[in-house]
Amino acid sequence: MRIGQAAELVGVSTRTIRHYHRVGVLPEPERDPNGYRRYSLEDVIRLTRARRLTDLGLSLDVVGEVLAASGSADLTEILDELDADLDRQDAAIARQRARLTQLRLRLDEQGDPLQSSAAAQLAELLKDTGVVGPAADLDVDLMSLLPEEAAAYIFQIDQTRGLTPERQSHLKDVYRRFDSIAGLDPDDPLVDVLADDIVAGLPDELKQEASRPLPAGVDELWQMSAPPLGEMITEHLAPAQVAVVTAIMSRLVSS
Amino acid sequence: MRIGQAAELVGVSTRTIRHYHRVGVLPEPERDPNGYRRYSLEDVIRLTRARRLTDLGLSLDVVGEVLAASGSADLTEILDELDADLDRQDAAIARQRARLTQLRLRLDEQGDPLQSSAAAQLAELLKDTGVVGPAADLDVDLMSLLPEEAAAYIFQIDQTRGLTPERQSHLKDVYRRFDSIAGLDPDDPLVDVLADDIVAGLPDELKQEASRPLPAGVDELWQMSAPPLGEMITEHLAPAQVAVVTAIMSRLVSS
DNA sequence: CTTGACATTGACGCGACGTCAAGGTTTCTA
DNA sequence: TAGAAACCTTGACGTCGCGTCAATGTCAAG
Repeated sequence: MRIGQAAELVGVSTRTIRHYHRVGVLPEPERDPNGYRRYSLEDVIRLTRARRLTDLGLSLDVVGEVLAASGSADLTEILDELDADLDRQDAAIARQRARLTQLRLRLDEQGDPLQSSAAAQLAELLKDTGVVGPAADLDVDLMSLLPEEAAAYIFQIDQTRGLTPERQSHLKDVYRRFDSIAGLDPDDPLVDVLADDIVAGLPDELKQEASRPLPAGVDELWQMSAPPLGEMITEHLAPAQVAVVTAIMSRLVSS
Repeated sequence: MRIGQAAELVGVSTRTIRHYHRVGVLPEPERDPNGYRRYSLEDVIRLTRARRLTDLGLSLDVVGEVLAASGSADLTEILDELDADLDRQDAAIARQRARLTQLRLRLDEQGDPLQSSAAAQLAELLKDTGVVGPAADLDVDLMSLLPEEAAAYIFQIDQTRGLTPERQSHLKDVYRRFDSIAGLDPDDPLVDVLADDIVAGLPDELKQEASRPLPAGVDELWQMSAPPLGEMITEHLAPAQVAVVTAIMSRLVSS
């Protein structure tokens, strides 16, 4: 029997059989005078057994060991491992399904399903509040960069303390003014005026929030992402706008 | 922002980001004068979106297309495909579980779980009938080589027509005689005698079965596996035994 | 000035084979 | 009996999503 016949009989490719020979899963059979491999009944039986094992999902290394030992003692362990593997795969598929359904939900509810939900919610909230413009867009972009957990935490604060309906007119005002000072000089007196107005307009709870420590998990994420994000933010802001932000930060810290 | 910071922020390795650049999933960002990649807010957002897609199990090719098109039109299709994929994986896992449980059963019931069940059943049936010896072993080996479906079909015939309890003494006799003529000359008169006795001992139903066409699926398998198997069988038999087999075949065909 | 933490490109590795490529052998057919 | 078709041989590269050196350059801090 030659390799092609053995392959067809067992239902594998000739390449597969030769591969098994090279990696040592199966011994090389004897050769005909012309160099062709000649497969005996025992060879084909070995091949069949090897296939049964690979079909179970065993790696070729393991198949080689099992065929060599041929002791069914450790086979029970292997079966247990395979079962555990299947459990893990099931769990992975379930998680995957959950993400898919969530993505479908986002696809229906928000325009861009690749945004994080916190970012999408913030975008909607800002639009509902009537706040539009580059600064608002930047806020959304930043929110979409934060890991889900941190974004959710921050959005929850935004929602309950910052972007409330009764502050609508004030918010629209300061966002608009922030956008409009882009062309000014960083030393312009309007910078300090705007910073004062923004800080004055913050609810007391939010000011306290700023001086309070962050929750443990969020804090680590913040420590990590704050410096590079800060750099990138200043790239997207005009010098006067950067001055406003730093002025606000210093006022909040010193208060 | 440099590559390490972007990587840490998004939660991937720098190697991953560079890989995305090389395969074109993400565009190469601008470089600092020293050659370092400089990542802007938009770059990091693109990276975040790419990760969300790869986390869904999309290949990098697909991720590249989706990010390039960014049209959510075809995203629905992709989600459907992913769902279908998950279904297929679920089905595969279920099949795998079935095979595993069956293997466990075999491990408990029969000694060698890597044999096909038809071969194991045949081995048991032969042993129960009291038939032992090289010829019986060869029969089991051959059965274990056939694909499951063909083996099951043939074993069912064996069981109902050939290896029945009332024929026990006859079976033990002919198997023993078959083994014993191994040393004889192929022209020995005992060859014809044994062939006659075997054919005479076959139940009528089995003789008719031999001249009847095989079921469609089994027939194809047989057409394919018969010639090489025949070769291998003759290798395992003495010339006199081969003569017996061919004599039997010719008698069955001519009858 | 050294040390250490970053960056760069390039190349190999993994797992189980698929897929040529370039040649020799056997088998079928005209 | 020739030639084509179908087999066989070894060898090497491709797949997929990166991990992991390797050799070298850049930059901030002690």
